[in-house]
Amino acid sequence: MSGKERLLVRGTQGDLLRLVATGHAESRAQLARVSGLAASSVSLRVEELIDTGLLVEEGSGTSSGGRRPRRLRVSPTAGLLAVADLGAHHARLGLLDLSGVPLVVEERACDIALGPEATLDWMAAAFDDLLAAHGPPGVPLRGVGTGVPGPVDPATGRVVSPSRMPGWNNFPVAEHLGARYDLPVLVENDANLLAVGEARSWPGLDNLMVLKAGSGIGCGVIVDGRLHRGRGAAGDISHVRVRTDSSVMCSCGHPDCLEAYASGAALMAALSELGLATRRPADVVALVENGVPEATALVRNAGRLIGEVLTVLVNFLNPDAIVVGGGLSAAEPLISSIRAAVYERCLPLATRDLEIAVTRGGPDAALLGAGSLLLDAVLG
Amino acid sequence: MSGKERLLVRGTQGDLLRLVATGHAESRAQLARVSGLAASSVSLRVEELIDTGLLVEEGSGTSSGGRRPRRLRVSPTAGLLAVADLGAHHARLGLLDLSGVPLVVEERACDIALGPEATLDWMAAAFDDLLAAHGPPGVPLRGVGTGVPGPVDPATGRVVSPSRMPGWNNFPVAEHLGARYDLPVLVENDANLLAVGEARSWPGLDNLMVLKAGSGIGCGVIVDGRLHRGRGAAGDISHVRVRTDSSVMCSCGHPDCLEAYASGAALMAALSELGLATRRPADVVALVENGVPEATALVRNAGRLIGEVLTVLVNFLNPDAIVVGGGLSAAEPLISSIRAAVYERCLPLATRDLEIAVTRGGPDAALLGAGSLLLDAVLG
DNA sequence: CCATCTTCCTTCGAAATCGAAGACAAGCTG
DNA sequence: CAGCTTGTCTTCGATTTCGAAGGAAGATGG
Repeated sequence: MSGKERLLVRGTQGDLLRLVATGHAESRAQLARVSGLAASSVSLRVEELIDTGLLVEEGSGTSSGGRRPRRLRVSPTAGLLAVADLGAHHARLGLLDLSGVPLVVEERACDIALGPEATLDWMAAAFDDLLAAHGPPGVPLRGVGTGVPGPVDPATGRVVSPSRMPGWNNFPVAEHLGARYDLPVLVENDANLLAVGEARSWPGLDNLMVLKAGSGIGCGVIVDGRLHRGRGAAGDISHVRVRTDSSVMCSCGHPDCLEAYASGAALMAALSELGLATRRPADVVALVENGVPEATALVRNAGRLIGEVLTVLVNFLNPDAIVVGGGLSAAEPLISSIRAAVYERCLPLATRDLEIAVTRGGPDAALLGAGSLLLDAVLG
Repeated sequence: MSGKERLLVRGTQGDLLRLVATGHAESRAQLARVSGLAASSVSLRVEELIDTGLLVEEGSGTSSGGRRPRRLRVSPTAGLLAVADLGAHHARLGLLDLSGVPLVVEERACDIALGPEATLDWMAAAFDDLLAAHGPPGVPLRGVGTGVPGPVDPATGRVVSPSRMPGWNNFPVAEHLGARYDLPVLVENDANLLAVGEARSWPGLDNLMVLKAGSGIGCGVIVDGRLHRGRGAAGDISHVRVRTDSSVMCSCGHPDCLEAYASGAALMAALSELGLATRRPADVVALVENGVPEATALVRNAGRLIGEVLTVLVNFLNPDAIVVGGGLSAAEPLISSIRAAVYERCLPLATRDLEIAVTRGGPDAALLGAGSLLLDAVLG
């Protein structure tokens, strides 16, 4: 209940616990391989972690030709993480255990335009609800994290120059949450969280571009297995100038940004001009699935424009895969036209082993990503 | 003389030696800070390295408020590295000691179009010359490295699909050199070497884009302080489609690639159509400096096109700096129009702390980069 | 000139890590 | 089902690293 205790796991123990918690290893042998430590050292520390009650042995895994490994798991009673992914009109909220596995996930309507204080209060209340209803008694809260649909300065945890979060500019979200919870706190861009969450579903691929095509267009970048933040703004592709016949002004003050043509918001606006009412990106997908030709044409054009932008980035970054998520990703024509554009125009060398696919991580991927990043702050 | 001995420095000793060799540390205290090891452990290992003769103490550094550090240096007699940077018509070749400091550097004319065998034989002969003339007797060769103006598969050390290296496609350069030298061998793209070399001149900046504007247009990417290779093709920007009125076919089979408008080769072709003869990018720079308006206009246009491509990458990667090198970088209008395009069109968040500057590393930067990468292979 | 501070480096016992050897527990194969 | 292979995990002595304490050498400031 308390929520004031800090976990005390230092050094090697912390490293090992983190590896189990983040799903990078689930047996002693695997821990040894992944951590680079000697098997004997791993056994020693794991023993201690089990004695402390932070780790538990849970049955045995599948053999790969020899003795079966004894599967390790972070103890369900070791603690909880409260995570959220705030969108413009909806938020997903959940409780995770310290291995990043969700206990509950809920989607609730909200309005981010009410401003940071109101929204964060609302979020805290929602967390309280979840904890009261689903939090096992006696299991302490260990960390709080949230994704927001705008850029976040990683050093300060402030939202900076968000285009779709009125009233939030420069608001110190991390500080505000820290004051309320006195726990490790995570604030991160929503596409970045999605990227981290997705990365878990693509083992072996160390360089990923994860596109979030929803009302806006975001992108999270995984380089060498880790989230690339740059100075905080990395991953933006929505304000790239695209090649079109017409000319439209974007909210950022420049003409012909990708966002102005290919974002869910832009598609919905275009559809409404054609007399087709939609309220969220999923409605656009529904129109496409129902074979409404105007919707399909618009989505296909959006895919082509996105693909042309990705072309530049694929040549440059040479990633292993492009993963497309977000509300619009369910529209088949979007993916196929992105694929067509990228494969047509990129260097063969860059597309040789390039995979372009839709999300594998499921609807909670961003929450799992938040859990993964938050664990780094909580353990160690 | 021999050239057959392998260095034997394992584990921690190797790590420390590498840190000194690459210039990341030059005293015991600094080693401790940089390596994360305890000061006592560092002292112990350094003592051993000095006993082995690989490291030497050399005077004392400048005090920063307390006792002066005893400066450490890799022993000049510990070994030599032979490095080259092959261009289309010229090559720079040099000998470095194991701290990456050049003993000699020479520029010689060559012709890469003669094919891999002939060129690599020529290079080996040049190395022999340098060793005979400047190699201290008894100091063994420890590694050989070269940059090439085309993509290199990092796994195999083969040149793949080079556009300006006729006859080299799929040639196993690393293997060929390895057979001749029986030493650690490095083969890397020229722009990547330049990037690594430049990175040493920009301490504190961990994310760099280093543009090489010569006959071709290359780019090396430093992410998180390390060279980003992707699957081997990372850093290509020359085959990005640019926004122009006219339409020109590129050698890659697509229309309107950046290379077809903004590379040194393209500029020289355009100038020759105007009756202005140039043989190398430096000649273009000379025309600009002499105030030939056609040349200036062409260079300025090239800068604008390059800048527009960089716009996308800056928003996406959010680097600390863009460093411009290569033969054309001496042309002032190139830099200023790149700057103008990037600052005009990028997100304020991305350009806030972005530096756009010309090379600091000097003409040997690529050779120093080769040395730096080669050291990783030689030590440890 | 002398006390005091800072930084650099070493000394030495405590603690962590390693690695080789072997016990243990499967799957596979004839 | 015996023997082989593969992979997991533990035991134990040797090695490496740590960290606290202190000495060494210079900066600073009366």
